[in-house]
Amino acid sequence: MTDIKPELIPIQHNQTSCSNCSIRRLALFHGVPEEDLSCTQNYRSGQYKLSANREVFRECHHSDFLYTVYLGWIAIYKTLKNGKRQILKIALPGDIIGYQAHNDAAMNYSGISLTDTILCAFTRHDMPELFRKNKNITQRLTELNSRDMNLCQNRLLTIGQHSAIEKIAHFCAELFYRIKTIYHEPNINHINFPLSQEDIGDATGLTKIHVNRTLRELRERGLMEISSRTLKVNDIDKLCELGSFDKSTVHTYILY
Amino acid sequence: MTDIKPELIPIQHNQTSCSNCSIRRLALFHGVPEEDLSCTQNYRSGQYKLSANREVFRECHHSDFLYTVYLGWIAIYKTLKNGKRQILKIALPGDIIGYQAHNDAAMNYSGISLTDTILCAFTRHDMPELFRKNKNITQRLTELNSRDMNLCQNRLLTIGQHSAIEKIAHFCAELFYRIKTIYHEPNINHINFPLSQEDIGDATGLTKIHVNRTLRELRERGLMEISSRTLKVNDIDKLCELGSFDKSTVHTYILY
DNA sequence: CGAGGGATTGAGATTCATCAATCTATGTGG
DNA sequence: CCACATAGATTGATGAATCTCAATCCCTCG
Repeated sequence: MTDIKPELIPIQHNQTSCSNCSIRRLALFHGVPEEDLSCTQNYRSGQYKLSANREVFRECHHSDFLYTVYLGWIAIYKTLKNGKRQILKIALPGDIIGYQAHNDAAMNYSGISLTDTILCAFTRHDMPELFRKNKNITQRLTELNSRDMNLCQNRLLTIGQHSAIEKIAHFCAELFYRIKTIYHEPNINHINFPLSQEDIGDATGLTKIHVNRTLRELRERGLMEISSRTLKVNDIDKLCELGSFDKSTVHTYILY
Repeated sequence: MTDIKPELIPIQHNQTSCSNCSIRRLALFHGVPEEDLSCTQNYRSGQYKLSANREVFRECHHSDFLYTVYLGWIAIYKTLKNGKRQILKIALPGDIIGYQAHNDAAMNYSGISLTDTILCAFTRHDMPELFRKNKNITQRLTELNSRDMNLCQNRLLTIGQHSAIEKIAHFCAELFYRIKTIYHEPNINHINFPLSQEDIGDATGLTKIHVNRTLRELRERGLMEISSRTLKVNDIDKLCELGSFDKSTVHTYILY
């Protein structure tokens, strides 16, 4: 098994700088004072473009980098011997992917781009030094990890205890709110939605056939519909109710 | 809704000190040099006894403390409006429970003792200062959180993609290895197992009736059996195989 | 215009939940 | 020490939710 060389295309010109970064509010450096950001910049090994459906890292393999998602959607997942796949997390702009406490350990999960993507890469090896030097960044990382834990636990609750339609309602409501928050569009009722029905199934623990039937049910009930890579929400209140998605606590685990 | 006052009984005499702690190897202070431990001790607000089936903290309520489990089993869970419950994690000696990045936030989950328990309490309010003062402890906390994330993701994979018998095999194999590791008994084939069949169902997303039938199946296949609060493993290899539990990576996520 | 991946629908099989009843172990009060 | 109460374990019967297999359709892209 050779290490993975993801097909990352370095951006040579027009790289954004950390201090001008448009998603700074979301990312690792939220709350980090201006004067610390030049420091940050030094640790960034560059920005990379990645087209859709490309591997970022693979379970059981080593990855030299961790990334901040600057643009695009990334799926983080685990695979079983029988080929079944569980999507653990959908990473969106501002999210950190690939962080693990032990630098020398192989990855615990795989990552794949769902859309064209821009990633900011940080050398894993340099992280301990960065964290030692900058408490604000360390604190921020802790908060992001805590947010991820919360999302993971909520998904566990959903997958363990809900019916198919409730699982899908929860999953879509969460993404709907995350995207709206990231792009400051609180009033819009549709978002770009690049997941296939099979992807939704891998995230919710259902087969794509059953996802299809359940999406029809959601459409017929007038709650939401997905077509041509767009999620349109027709009744957000009923959708959240059905999926036990508590809008009032969004801020506690959608950390932007 | 009033804040919960868990029925914690302070241990007045014979409190263990952090520097003599028999589970130091497991707990928050693993790798923390001797001279830092007096510092630690100052932040501990005391040891508490708790009998079985008592609430430690409750979802949506505030908790002034976080705890290290010194002795006993604690279930961390979330509840739905319809009464269904998902156990997120079984905390064992050495585990930290109740840590959340935001000090002022309400708890995201509930905790209940499954056995008689001894907890070491730390005042949540003091944590930022402790972390500021001691990098080793901060690092250790990060590792424990990372381990918990890994366990949670593995459970997500299991619950999302496995059949009932595979889920239970995985769940029991994990606990079996964790207990054996904690108590340094690599060769023993049975452990104390205080969970009811309903608890197992709440952890794996199954009804207690189906758990019962599945346990019978596991017994009849000669893999494992549970009786009178004891889990006896008869064929650990087949059990791990069935539950897709990878013994070889135990050290990466059973962090003791 | 053809190829291919995703979406859709149908039919039948399987897994698991639900309802209901009995059984067993454990602990408690008299 | 016994009678009773109670929680957990066990079994059966039935039905619902979801999966599997198979076929067709539709959109997009080259």
